[in-house]
Amino acid sequence: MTDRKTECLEDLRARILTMGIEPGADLDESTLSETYGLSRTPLREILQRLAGEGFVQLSANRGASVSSMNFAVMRTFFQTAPLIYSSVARLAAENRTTAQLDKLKAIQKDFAEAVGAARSTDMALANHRFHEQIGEMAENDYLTPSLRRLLIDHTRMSQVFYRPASPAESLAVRKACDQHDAMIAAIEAREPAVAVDLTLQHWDLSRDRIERFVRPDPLPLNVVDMKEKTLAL
Amino acid sequence: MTDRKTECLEDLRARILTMGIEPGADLDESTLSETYGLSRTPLREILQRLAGEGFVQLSANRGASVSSMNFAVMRTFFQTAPLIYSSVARLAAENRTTAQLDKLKAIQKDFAEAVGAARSTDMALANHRFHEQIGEMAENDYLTPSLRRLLIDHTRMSQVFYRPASPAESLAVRKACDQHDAMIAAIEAREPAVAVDLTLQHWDLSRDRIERFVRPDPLPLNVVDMKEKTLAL
DNA sequence: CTGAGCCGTGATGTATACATATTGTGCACA
DNA sequence: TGTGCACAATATGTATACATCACGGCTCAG
Repeated sequence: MTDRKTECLEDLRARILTMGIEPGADLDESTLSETYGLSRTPLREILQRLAGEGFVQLSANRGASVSSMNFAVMRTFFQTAPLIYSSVARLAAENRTTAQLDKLKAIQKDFAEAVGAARSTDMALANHRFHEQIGEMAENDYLTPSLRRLLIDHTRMSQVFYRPASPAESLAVRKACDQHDAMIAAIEAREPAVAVDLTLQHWDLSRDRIERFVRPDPLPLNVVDMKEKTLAL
Repeated sequence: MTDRKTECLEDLRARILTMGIEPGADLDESTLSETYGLSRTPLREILQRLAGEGFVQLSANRGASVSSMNFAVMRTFFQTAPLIYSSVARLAAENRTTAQLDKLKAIQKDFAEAVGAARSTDMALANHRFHEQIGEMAENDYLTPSLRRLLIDHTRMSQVFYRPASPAESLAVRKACDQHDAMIAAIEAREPAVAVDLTLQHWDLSRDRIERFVRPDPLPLNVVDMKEKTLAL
């Protein structure tokens, strides 16, 4: 596989994960092949691969489009994520090798740096790699594909629901970063139960962030500061 | 997508599932393209797709080979299958539509016929479709990929460990067929708990069959009928 | 004015020729 | 005789030209 091809593959993955290309967007083969300096043949293979990984959907004679995210999908996501995440965490704590752990630590270092610099796309991508790496450490080829699909949508949702301005948000992100450290420790100590527990806490934090966005705190009913207008809800 | 292309795709899937092409076997692009009357370009896309589905593995500049089944894989399989199978069964019982249920019944009819006629490959393929269909009914795009991968290896293992001669085996197969009927009933009645329970029983039956094959009943220690030779183990 | 059907345009799907990488064979040399 | 290098053979990877399909606009009849 040529350099340009892997570059294209990884760039498309990154652009989809960071919502640079929106869910449902059509991907034009000719345009993409020109953009990345590839001919259509290898580019089509990349799209096939991305389809296999769940990044895009292919329909016959109608090309590729970025996997969409409707409400049904989100509902399924929230239903499934805790099960897979915790199972994978358990296995990772049981099966991890030192080399894998080192890689995880390196990724977490990147993540922490991105958090420190408040670079949101870097944060998202590093966070993605972090959880993908835990998937690697589980050494379970049957769970990995489900995990990967969950992570794709999780990363995309986090991007959508990320509000850099909010102080509560940056607090949550720092907390998530700390949780990563605790997870690393549990995996390193080979304590599956702890790893599972931390993973579920991590999940709850993320879910709360998203939920808070979808259903924000209601506007104050006490409208003492608003003299003229009544606040109709 | 042309007829020949889907035909090729489905035929390759079937041949891999029924062990017509053995795990680890190399797949030659030129040979296959001649066999199916396709040029290499669409055939390569088929291989990419099969790779995405977990039927084959691709390595750069070294082509495709049928996914192998070593001991590590089998261990992982036994570890993971009950979790995914039961989760999927629960969701299927909750979410199934009538149309999906009808299709499941049709597949089960095929399966019962294959069992009656003792046609082992038809049995294996119909059984595969049966469980794939339950996956469809779960309506959960995150669990489906894991389920599909499990089913590929499950079907292949069952083929390996199937002994048509054995009376115990044909008994087990008929029992499995009955369990399918019970599972259909539970799903139709929308009883997730029952569906999960039946699924776990079904799993136990299948696992016992495989285990019995790997670790068969020991030869009789009482060698009264063997006058001359001692039975050295 | 409306709707149905035809055709043009632009996309995807396929075939083939060519480039490049891997592997095995054979020959030279230690 | 064994080792290692070079080259040939064969496979995979890429580019391009051609075939086919979907969709939108246009025409024309009602």
